[in-house]
Amino acid sequence: MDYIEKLGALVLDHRFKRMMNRLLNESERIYKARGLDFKPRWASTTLLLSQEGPLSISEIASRLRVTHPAIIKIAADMEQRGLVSAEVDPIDGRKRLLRLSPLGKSTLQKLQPIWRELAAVQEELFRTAGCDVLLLLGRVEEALEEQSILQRVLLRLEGEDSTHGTQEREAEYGS
Amino acid sequence: MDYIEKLGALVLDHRFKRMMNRLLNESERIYKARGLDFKPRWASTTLLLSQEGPLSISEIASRLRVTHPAIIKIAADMEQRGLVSAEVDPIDGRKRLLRLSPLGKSTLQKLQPIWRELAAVQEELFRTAGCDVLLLLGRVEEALEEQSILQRVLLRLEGEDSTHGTQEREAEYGS
DNA sequence: AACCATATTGTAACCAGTTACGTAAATAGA
DNA sequence: TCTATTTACGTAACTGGTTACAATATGGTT
Repeated sequence: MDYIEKLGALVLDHRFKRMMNRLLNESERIYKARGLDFKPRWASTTLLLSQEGPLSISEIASRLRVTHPAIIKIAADMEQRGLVSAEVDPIDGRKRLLRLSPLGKSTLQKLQPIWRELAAVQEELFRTAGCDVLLLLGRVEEALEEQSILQRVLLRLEGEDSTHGTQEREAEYGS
Repeated sequence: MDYIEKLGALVLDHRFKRMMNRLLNESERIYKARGLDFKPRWASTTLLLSQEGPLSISEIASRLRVTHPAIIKIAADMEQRGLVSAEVDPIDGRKRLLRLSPLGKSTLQKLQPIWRELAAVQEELFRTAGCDVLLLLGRVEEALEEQSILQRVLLRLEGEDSTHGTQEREAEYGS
């Protein structure tokens, strides 16, 4: 039935997306079950602000490796719910410094025990399934900085073309 | 504290998303480098159609575990480029049967060797980084069918509340 | 001081998915 | 047969991101 599983590595992106959606979805339900009006997508910004004081939009964006419009949207949503407040940086008038509001801080207090268990559950899930997934992802990202998938695949394809590329030669460079 | 550890697993969704984007992005560049006008997101539909003959929109959607509007969009894009053709099912007038066109089939021929190497590269990447990622994801999904993250986390939180939930008790059920 | 390059924020347009809803065809039941 | 329910498709509105571009503030050079 689940054709994606049969397709294997070709649709790894699909598998990652599915897992990501599951994690986001379940987190949202956990917050709801605990009576919190909080979105999983605010979690990293919230943690970052709680740990590193007031930060500007673009600082948050670069720390979380997303683009700044994404943070502008998250900040707007959190401001609208009163979780963060913003003020223009008195030193650099271009920056808007974001910080957790009192409501944001008290929400964080309620989130802490949830996050602790959530992290523990996820780690345990992946560890009992085979390995430390954070370590795995980190290593793969590291390997890809050395050489991209693009390079790896093209290299292999070129080797293939020159060694025994008879029947596919003309088709592969079509267009 | 275990702040770092929390941030680690808490942003797993984020890590998966990043990896997914990387895979999609690199695939697209590989197709381009090989002179193909093909999107990574069409891959699973193309494979499915090539292996299981003409299929309706909703059959494809359920096999690939996405919603049918997503397939409608993919089908429209592929039709527009002449990769698939569609006709109303003569038996059931509600269905539109999709099939690979001759152009779609010849494109598939050009894709096959690329996909072979792409899958090999990805498998190797993850294997040398630690483990068989498909197996890992499969096992985690399996485990989650037994018991969701939601259930696991709530269970742990309840245990916590009743055993030593002193300082957090009133905060956690706020709202 | 004036000016140019750069950095920061914001906005618009787009993309790839979702949910929600409407409509037409098929099917089941009276 | 006629009606009610279900199924398949399509569309609209929304979400959560992206890239591209505009506007403004800063800072370095001359």
